Amino acid sequence: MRRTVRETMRETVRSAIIDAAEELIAKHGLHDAALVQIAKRAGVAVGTLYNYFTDRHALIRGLFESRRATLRPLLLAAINAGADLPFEPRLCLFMHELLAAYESHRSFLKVAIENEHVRPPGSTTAQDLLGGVVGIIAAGVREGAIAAGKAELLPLVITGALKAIIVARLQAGGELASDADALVAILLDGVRRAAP
Amino acid sequence: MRRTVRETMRETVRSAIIDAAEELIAKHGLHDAALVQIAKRAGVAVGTLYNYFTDRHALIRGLFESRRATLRPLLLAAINAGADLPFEPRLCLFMHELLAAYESHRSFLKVAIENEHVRPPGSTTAQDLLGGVVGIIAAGVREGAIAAGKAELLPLVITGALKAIIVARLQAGGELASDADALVAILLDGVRRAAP
Amino acid sequence: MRRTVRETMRETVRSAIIDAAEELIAKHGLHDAALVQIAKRAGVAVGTLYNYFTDRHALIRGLFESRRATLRPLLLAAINAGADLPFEPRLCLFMHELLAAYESHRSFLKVAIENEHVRPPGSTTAQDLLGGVVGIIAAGVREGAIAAGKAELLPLVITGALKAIIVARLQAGGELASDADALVAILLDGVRRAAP
Amino acid sequence: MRRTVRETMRETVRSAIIDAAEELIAKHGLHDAALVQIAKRAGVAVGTLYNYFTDRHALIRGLFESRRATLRPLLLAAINAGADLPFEPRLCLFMHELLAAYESHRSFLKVAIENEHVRPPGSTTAQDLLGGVVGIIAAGVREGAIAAGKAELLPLVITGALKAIIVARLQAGGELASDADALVAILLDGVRRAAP
DNA sequence: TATGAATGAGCATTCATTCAT
DNA sequence: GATGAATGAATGCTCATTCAT
Repeated sequence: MRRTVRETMRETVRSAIIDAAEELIAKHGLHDAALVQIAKRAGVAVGTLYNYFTDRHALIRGLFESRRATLRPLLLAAINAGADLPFEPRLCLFMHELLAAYESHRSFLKVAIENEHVRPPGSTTAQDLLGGVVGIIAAGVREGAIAAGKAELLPLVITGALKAIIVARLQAGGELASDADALVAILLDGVRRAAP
Repeated sequence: MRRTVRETMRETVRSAIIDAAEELIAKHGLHDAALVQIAKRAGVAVGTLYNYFTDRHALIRGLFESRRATLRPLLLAAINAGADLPFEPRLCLFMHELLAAYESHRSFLKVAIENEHVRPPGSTTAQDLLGGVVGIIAAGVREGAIAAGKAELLPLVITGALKAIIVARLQAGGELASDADALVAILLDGVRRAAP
Repeated sequence: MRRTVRETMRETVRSAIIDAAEELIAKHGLHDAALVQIAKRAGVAVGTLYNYFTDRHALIRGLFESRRATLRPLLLAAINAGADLPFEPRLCLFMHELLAAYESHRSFLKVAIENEHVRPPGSTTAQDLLGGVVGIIAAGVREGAIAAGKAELLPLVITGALKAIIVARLQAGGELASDADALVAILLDGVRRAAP
Repeated sequence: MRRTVRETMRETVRSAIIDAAEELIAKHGLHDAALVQIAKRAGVAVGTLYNYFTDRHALIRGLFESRRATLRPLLLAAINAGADLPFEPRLCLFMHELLAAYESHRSFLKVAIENEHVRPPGSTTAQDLLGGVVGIIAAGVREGAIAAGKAELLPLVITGALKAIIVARLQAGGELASDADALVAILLDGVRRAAP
């Protein structure tokens, strides 16, 4: 069990480093978060960073992978939550669960959204989200709940709108999920006032 | 008039610098576009940059302000284009005109979107867009075209969706405006299949 | 006797460390042989090195002293081997014995020659060699076998030539002693073709 | 001519940097000569080094190439000096001229000899020397001045002895050329006392 | 004693900024 | 005004050394 103790400590330090990186990147930006600062905030020396990550790039990757490892299961849970529901309530449930899950990762959301374009494609949280949305919409299509020709653009619209809402909430404060229902309403029925 | 000639030349150089900056930032990212490279691409020496901008930050600001000065009138034109039309055709026209205007600024769009968070709020192209959309929606509300309670979130949804669509087109190629109609359709009527 | 067992083990580990150091310094150079690597190759942890040597410098010193302790007796043996022979056969025998002894320390020879200048004077293998050569030549002088005025420079010439030959053999392969006879022939009789 | 002035200054600075590097490497060793120190000694800032050399390695290379460019012509001159003389006086003249030329590069000799093994083969001062000696000996062989079978080892013996003599003089002081005649005497006639 | 993670001084390198020409 | 070499603070990274376990 000695082995386990050491590993636990290693995991603790690794975690502290990643948290510090997230915090400083959120505050100063990806490039302006210096390793010395990250180390200091994590309560370790610079050299220690290199006992956990081979270089700066690996540390950043570590941060993103760590958060992704946390968020993906939550995303999957949100997707599956209403798997047996019809499209409308399922989409609604999905958004609530998703944003609730995101709620406790505000700092990372900032980092992830601000640096989307820097990250290599294929393994990002944003793409996980897109994939999830695509799946739910596909189900909606199979179910016949979605109007013809609108399914294609929908994923982009949903994720784009979500990102905009998240960014707005991140800046202005307030729960991420506040606007979930309104968003779903717009998406499903549009904004056109029903003819009287 | 000698003065004017000189000023014209100044403006030409200034423009070359800004173009070079845009190009290199689009290619390498905001931070990795070094001033020496920008100068070289602009056909001047590094020192010359400092005759046009007080420092790096001012040059970046110059780039954004210059493009904003170009894009704002186009945005306003897009807004006013259908000022006397009812909401639906107006929104549709607006998007087409907007995306047509953006079409010739792909490089800057990339720069602007990737660095949204770096810019101080209050004077960005993104906020100009948001403001324009808000205006059009307000008109729609006054007109009674928009369902109650949906107007508030709509601007965020529209701009978010637009950004997502633009990014996708920037990467994948194709005209920015391709999806304008589909987007409007979703926004106005939603994706729900009409009951038979 | 427990004490002796423990000391034996200590000596074994010390030896392993020194061997590892020699190996890695020979391969990567004095500076680029990192202590972590040496420890790993020796099969111990870094910290353990410091139980055997006070610091890096002491470890290096240990390596050189250890090899010197091995080589000096062999050198002395080579010197004494022909102590009762006349100068010429003695010199010849000396070189053969010397190079035969060196043969099994190629790795160390590389290290020693490449780092001659780093070592403090007075206790190096190179100086042991020089001393031995000086002694043999002194005997040759006493014996009247050496032409007047040539004895002074001779040690430098012999050791210099030996080093050059050793380096060449180290690189190209082949037995170190291959050229011993030819060297002696040159040294004793010169290269001038005898007048017909 | 403005161009020439600037180039002259560039050359001056480049030279100062190389001199400083030589000096500090001679004093502290190749690895322990830090770029900051070299810059300080050269009277420039660290960054300036990078206006002249792409990196540390290039600076070192620059040092060796610069000195080689100076020494090679001198070596060739020494080789050709007695090109029409018979072997013996030619060898003697060669050594005197060579060591006279080396005399004003003591610092570099130290650097070159101490770091012979670090340098890539094919373009070193040491190899220039070896090549020159090989040429002279080949001439001696053609001339019939050298005893059969001794020509092969001779270059190694000569350069080895020269290096040893140079190192000794570098440490002890005194003219490098002091021992030239004695060395030639040994090489040509050997040290054996002529039979009475 | 052995271990190996933690430490931090030291180094090479970059780049925005300055200024003599 | 234009030039581009000089500047030096700041950064990422290495590695000998220490020390809690």
